[in-house]
Amino acid sequence: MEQSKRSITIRDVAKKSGVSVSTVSRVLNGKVDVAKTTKNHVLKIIDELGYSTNLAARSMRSQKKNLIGLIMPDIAYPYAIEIMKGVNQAIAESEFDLLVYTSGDVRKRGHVTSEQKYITLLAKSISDGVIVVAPVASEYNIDKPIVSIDPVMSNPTYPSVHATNYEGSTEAMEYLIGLGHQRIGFIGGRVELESANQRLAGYRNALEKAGIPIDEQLIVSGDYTTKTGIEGGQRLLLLEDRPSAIFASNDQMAMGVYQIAEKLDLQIPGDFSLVGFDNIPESKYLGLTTVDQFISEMGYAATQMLIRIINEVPEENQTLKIRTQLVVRNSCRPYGEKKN
Amino acid sequence: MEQSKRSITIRDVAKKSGVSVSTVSRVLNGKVDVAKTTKNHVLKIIDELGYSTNLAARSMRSQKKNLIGLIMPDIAYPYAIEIMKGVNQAIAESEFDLLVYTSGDVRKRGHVTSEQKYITLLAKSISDGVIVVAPVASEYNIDKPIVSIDPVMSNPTYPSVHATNYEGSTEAMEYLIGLGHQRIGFIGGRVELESANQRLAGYRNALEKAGIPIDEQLIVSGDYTTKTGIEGGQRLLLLEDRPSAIFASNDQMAMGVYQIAEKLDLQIPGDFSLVGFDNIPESKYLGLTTVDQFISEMGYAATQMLIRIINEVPEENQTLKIRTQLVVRNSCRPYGEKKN
DNA sequence: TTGAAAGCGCTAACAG
DNA sequence: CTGTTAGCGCTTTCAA
Repeated sequence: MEQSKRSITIRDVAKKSGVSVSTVSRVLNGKVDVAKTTKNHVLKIIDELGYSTNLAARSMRSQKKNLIGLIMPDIAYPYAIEIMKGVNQAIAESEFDLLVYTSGDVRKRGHVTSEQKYITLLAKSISDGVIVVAPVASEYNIDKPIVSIDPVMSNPTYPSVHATNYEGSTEAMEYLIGLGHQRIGFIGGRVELESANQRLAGYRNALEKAGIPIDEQLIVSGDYTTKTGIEGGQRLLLLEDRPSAIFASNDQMAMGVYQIAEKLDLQIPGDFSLVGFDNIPESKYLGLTTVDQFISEMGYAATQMLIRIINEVPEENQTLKIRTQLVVRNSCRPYGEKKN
Repeated sequence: MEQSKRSITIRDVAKKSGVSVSTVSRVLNGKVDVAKTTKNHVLKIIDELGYSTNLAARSMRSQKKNLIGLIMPDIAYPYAIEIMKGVNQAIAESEFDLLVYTSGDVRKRGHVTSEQKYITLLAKSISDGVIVVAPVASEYNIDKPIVSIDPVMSNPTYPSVHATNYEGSTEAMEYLIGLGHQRIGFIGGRVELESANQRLAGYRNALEKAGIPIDEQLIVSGDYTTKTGIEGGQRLLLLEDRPSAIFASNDQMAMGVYQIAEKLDLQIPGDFSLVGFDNIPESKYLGLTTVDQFISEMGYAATQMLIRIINEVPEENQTLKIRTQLVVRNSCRPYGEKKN
């Protein structure tokens, strides 16, 4: 791609105002040791030329950028959006601006291994610190603070915000068991995810504690998408001995189960009960019983944590846990009622 | 903020592998003219050192960055999210990555005038082109392609994607008028927004065309938030001579009207009809009749447009119009039915 | 108060 | 195939 007109640089400004580049730089950075006359003149030229700093160049030289990077594999799914809402709020309250980086699709990054590196890089080059969502790498040799949300490792070496996946899952199961359910289906996430394993662990332990034998047939796995929720739900609901309840380990999948139940003409509750996890707005409208994951809280907390670290330079290698909470909502329409 | 350990640079890699920096650079950029042995060796060192490119530096030298910038005033409201979904999808299908820039809150940028400049700047420095959502400035002296979505100006000098606000608004009004309504309330957006004015124009013209006198009392203004929807709705619904229908010029505000209607114990439809604009997912669950604005389509289209411009370097100063469409949905629950 | 000059980390000719 | 040499646009000493 050819660029006909070159950007106007600090040099152009210097030339036109008849001063040196260093002087212009000083004006630009509000240094005190510039004569008022010179300053005003340069400012005028800057305005005339419509000059604006090249951040890339600047950030190569100076330290503080007032910029925080948020790195996400994908930006369009509900979980990501909730995180961003939280981060966004913390950013709005701060003196920092936000740069969200994404490759648009989880799958795209799989190809190039260096992608991971590349991504981190970018943020590190031009920001004061980064927030990484669900990172897979455990090591980031970065010279900037980094806070992660829901990392794959349960004990990363950098500060992180974790959801209480295990506790939440346990709570959800206790709720269902309390309702009298004995056969409870589980739809899990990908095994690479720490969160998925913890949720599954909560499922297993709750059953064990209740003295209910575990039927491996009732455990199916998905990948936190509605699609796999539909598949998993179908598989469970078409079993000879259908479970009387399903615990979908995230809301997206719960919505999938919801859809397939409609198609199979099954009532919720009635034919079976359904509980989701990771409350997202849509599920509210479907009246799903859900474990509230305070997703946006995590974004908010992580951002504040990062800002504190940036500003106060402490060795804050802490871990923050955001509690889950079982929220039982009334449905906005009777479960299973047909749309027409 | 002190940075104790310096980042490892291409120089460190070069030194440790006993080659020159240029060779390392070649390896990094996948040039062909590097001996396989050297290449592997360098790669190994890179890995050992955990080196990663400093993008700021790189982008200063080379042209193509495979990075597109998206500039948004705020990132957390539904409209923004829909746009991002569209952009995200186009990005996922492309060879580009995405960098979303935001200051987190519309209000924050108001303060500094240079903010606008600063923002644009950033994207321009490190990306191949930018997409700007609802820009207020008409001029961006930028040397990179820029595509805007829903700009304030109706005829900006750069490529842009517009919604057919006027047409959509007209359609919505014709729908309501077709239902027999004579007194139709309107809740508008901020007058600075071109979109708001066009929607209002659609409202006025449709009434005029139908020979219905315009009652200025029925026109209230908001700012596209649920809050002002509530206020506007309240104002309209508490009028002596209540309108029989309300056209809220975006869905957020329609949801506000919906809420206040519930509080006032009014049925929709029954006591009055309600039409929204800019379909967002939530409204679907509330069963709102809505003018579908294909918000995410706009993001998608803008991104594709930008990519085409970047790759093919045409003087594509076109304007693209995304059509609105009136979507009448069945309610997911009978209007006005009480939640309990 | 200002300018000259030295780099930041990187890529891109140009020689070898 | 590889090293040397220039810079990219900016900030920052160090002198003047």
